[in-house]
Amino acid sequence: MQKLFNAPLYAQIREEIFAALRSGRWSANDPLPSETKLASEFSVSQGTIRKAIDDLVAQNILYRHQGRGTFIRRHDEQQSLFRFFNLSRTDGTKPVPESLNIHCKTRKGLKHECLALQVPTGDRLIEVLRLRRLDGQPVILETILVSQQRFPELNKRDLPNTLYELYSDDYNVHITRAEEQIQATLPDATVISHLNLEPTIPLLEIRRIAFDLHDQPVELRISQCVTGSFVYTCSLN
Amino acid sequence: MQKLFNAPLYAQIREEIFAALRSGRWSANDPLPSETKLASEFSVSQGTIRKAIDDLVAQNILYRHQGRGTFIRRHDEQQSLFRFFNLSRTDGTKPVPESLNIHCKTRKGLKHECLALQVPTGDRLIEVLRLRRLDGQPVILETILVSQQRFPELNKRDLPNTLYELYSDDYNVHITRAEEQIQATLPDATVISHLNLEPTIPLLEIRRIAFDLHDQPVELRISQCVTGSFVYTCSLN
DNA sequence: TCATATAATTCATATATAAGACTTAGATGA
DNA sequence: TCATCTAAGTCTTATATATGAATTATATGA
Repeated sequence: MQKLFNAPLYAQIREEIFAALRSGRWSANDPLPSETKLASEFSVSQGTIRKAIDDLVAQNILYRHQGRGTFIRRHDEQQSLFRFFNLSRTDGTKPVPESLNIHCKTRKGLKHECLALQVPTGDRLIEVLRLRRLDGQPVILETILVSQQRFPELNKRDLPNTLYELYSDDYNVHITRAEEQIQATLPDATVISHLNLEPTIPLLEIRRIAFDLHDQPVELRISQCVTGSFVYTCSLN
Repeated sequence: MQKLFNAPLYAQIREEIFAALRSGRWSANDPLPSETKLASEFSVSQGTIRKAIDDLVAQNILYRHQGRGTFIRRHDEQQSLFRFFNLSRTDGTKPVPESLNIHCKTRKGLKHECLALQVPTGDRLIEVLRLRRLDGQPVILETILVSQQRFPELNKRDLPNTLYELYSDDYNVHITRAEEQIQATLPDATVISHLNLEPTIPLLEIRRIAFDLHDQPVELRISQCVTGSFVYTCSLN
């Protein structure tokens, strides 16, 4: 393989592999071709393939298992419950969140919602409202918004606790990263009734936008959280 | 270099380099010995040294500059203001935080404070109270707590905007990472007066513990933030 | 059924070469 | 004489490849 432009070889290969990944060339269940196979396909050495894959592993898009192969990172039940869930007990341990769906309907998106999802203003969205319990206590009221066009019939399905697994399995939409914005708010009437709160209790409002393999915003999720026994945790490096 | 136990060579080298780093063997201003020099010192190949350093770079403990060398990551004015600062404008851009010191005194630590800092209960702490402005508005009231024993005379100094730089330059304490816990609260009298608030405005309370090279907790910092024009942001991968 | 061999994978290490960045000697000119 | 530019040399990290080891799953046979 010749070196083009000024980008190092491994970076070019990384982009080619990533592009192949996005195009759905390999199933999310089977391993990728082995490093040696990819090496001969791209006509570079195994070490170069390895370095390319290193980057994708660092981005959490792939993971490796010595002796078995390299796989696409999926949101499966076990890890998905924790990977994108930053609420923990005050001692740092993480509770297992449970979900209770309250409703699931379609409606026209508001301006700021459509902007966040990068769909035309006024497009129809699917709204899921659900209550989440931690250690048995109702702690979070969660509003989930996705494009109806992108997730047809989602509102007619049985929604599992881990939605990202459903997106991946049934819609071929793979969530790779998310951005969260956090504010302090006071609860509105809906939150007060579902979480059974005093109106003066301050809440954490988490606004999350989740992105897919193409780095397109796919889901807007607004969570209202009571933070008595639980705290939002974040590591800085 | 012989391989001991089952740990790969590069991992052993990484730990040795890290230990040397902690012991203060190299100045924080000069580059480390070159990869080839380290290679001959440890009797391994340059590639193995490189892989060891890769890990330390990934941990943000070192950084590299092609052609110049490998350096210890310091908290200098430019980056330090942003690196450990997660508040941004709602559009995602980051304001430059300013600081106004309100007081700096010593007192006996409370139980939870000493626990967080891993010092004996009742040890004397230095408390810095300061107001931080973003875009000219008073937004954060910050209480900073460190061990007096660890930072002698800190209360008699002129405190800069970026404390971590001071810790590093004057006390040889290098902050490498931090953990933040976030809750929603209502302001107490002190906060109300300094931030000029209505008592019913909910606040973000950020409790940060900062760790040094030895992974010892060094500083406890509790920030009370108004989140009207600003939000706490966090990326999930 | 269990141990063992075998074939597949990724992982670890060493070597060689490329590319970037400072240093310094020397030329140039005012 | 002094300041300034230039280019070569030598330092640095970055990239690419080759070889063998470690790990895992599977097939094989007693």
